[in-house]
Amino acid sequence: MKLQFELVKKEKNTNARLGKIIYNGKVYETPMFMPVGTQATVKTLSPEEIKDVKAGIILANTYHLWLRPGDDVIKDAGGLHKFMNYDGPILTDSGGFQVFSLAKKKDITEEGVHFKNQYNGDNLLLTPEKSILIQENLGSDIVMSFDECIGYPATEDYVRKSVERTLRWAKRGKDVFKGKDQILFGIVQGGIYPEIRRHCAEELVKMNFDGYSIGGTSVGEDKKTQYQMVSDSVKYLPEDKLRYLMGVGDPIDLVENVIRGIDIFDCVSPTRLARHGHALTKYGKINLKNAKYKKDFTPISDTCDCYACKNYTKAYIKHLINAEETFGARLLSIHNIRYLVNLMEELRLAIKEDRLLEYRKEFIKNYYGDDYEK
RNA sequence: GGAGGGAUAGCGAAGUGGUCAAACGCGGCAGACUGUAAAUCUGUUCCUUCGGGUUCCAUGGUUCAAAUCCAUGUCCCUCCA
Repeated sequence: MKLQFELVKKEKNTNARLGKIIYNGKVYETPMFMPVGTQATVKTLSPEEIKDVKAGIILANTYHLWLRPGDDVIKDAGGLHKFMNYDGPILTDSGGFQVFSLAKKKDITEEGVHFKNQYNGDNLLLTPEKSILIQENLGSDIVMSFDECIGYPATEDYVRKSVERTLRWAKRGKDVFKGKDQILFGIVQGGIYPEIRRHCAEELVKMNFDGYSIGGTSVGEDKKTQYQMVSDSVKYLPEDKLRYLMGVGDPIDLVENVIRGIDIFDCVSPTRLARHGHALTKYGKINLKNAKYKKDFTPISDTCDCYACKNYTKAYIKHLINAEETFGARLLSIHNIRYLVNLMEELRLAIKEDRLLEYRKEFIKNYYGDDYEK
C-alpha cells in the first residue's frame, strides 16, 4: 500500500501545517525530520536505534546504491526494507544531488547526466527514466524525480534553462513511473529567482505529482535567501500534498521553514556532525573535542531522553571521540537525530497550540543567546 | 674489556656549513560541515610587550657563518669477548 498524507491543521499565525503520514498501519506526524542513510544505513545506527530515537522516514540514495551494491541486488533481496531490515517508510533521492555534489565529474545533456563510476571508472549515464527504474527496483516508498540541483550562485539564464530541462525530466520520469506501492515527488528548482521558482512549481503541479520537494537550497546561499527561496516555492503548491525541503537540517532552518509551510526535511548534518564530535543542544551546538569537556561528567543534555544522554557523560563521549572509538560516533548520532526529532515534536506541539512564533523566539534565545542577528 | 652506531621541538622522524625557528607524521589547541566521493577537511602548535629573543644532549673550539665540522664529557643502542 502506498504511503498516504493527510493535512490535519494549519497554524493560525504562520503558514505552518500539521499533518499525518499513514504507512503500513502506522501514523507518523508531520512536520518531521528524516535521517539520511545514503548507503542503505543511517551511518553507525542500527534500525532499532533509528526507531529508538523516534525517527520515521529515512532516506537512501539512488546513485550510490545503483553503483554499489547495484539495484538488481537490492531487488533480488526483496527490496530495501528487507535488505536493510527497516520496516518504516523509506524515501530515495534520485541522484539529482550528485549532479551537484559530483560537479567536477559529470556532464549534463538533455538525455541525462554522464558520470564516471568512482569504483571502476566505467562511463555511466543516469537518465530520468533510469533513475525511476532504479528506485522501483530499490522499492522505496517515496520516489524523487531526477533533477539538476543547481549550485549557488548561478546566473538567471542558466537557472532558466536548467529548470526547463528539470521539468522535461520530471515529465519523462512521471511517464515511466508505475506507481505500484510507491509515490512520486516533483522537485521545485529555480535558484534564487522567484519567477522561475513559480514557473517550476506551477508546471510541476500541472503534472499532478503525489508530493513536492523544494530543491536547490542550502548550497551556499545565506539563510535569509534560503528562506525566501522556500517561500517563493511553497506558495504555489497544493495544500493537500506533502512538501519536502531537501537537504535542510540546521535547527534554526527547520524552525523557519516549518513556519513557511514545509512538512518534511532531511539532512546529513546530525550524523556527520556526530562523527566529527559535535552535539546539538537546546543551547547551541557544542564541540566535544574541546578541552573544556575533559572532566565534564554531566550528560550532553539533562532533559534529553536519548540513550546517550540517559547513560553517558560528555567526558566519556569526548574520550571515545578523541580515541576514535566508533561507539562515540554512534552515541552522538543517536543524540543528534533525537535532538532534531524532538525539535520537530516541539514544533508540532506549538502548531497545535498556535504559538509557533513564540516558540521561534524562545528557540532563538536559547540556541543563540544574544548573538543571533535577525 | 673491544668495535661500531646514535642523541633534533610534547612524541616519532628528516635535515649533515649559510636559503633553518628547523620538512613530514602523530599528539595538542581551535574552526568548518545543510537531498553524505565526508568517522572528513582547514588553520594553528619554542617564547614574545611582535621590535625581537632563546633553540637541535653538555661544555669548549674551528669559521664571516654551526643542528650540521673538531675535541672532551654524559647517556642510549647493536655486535664481539
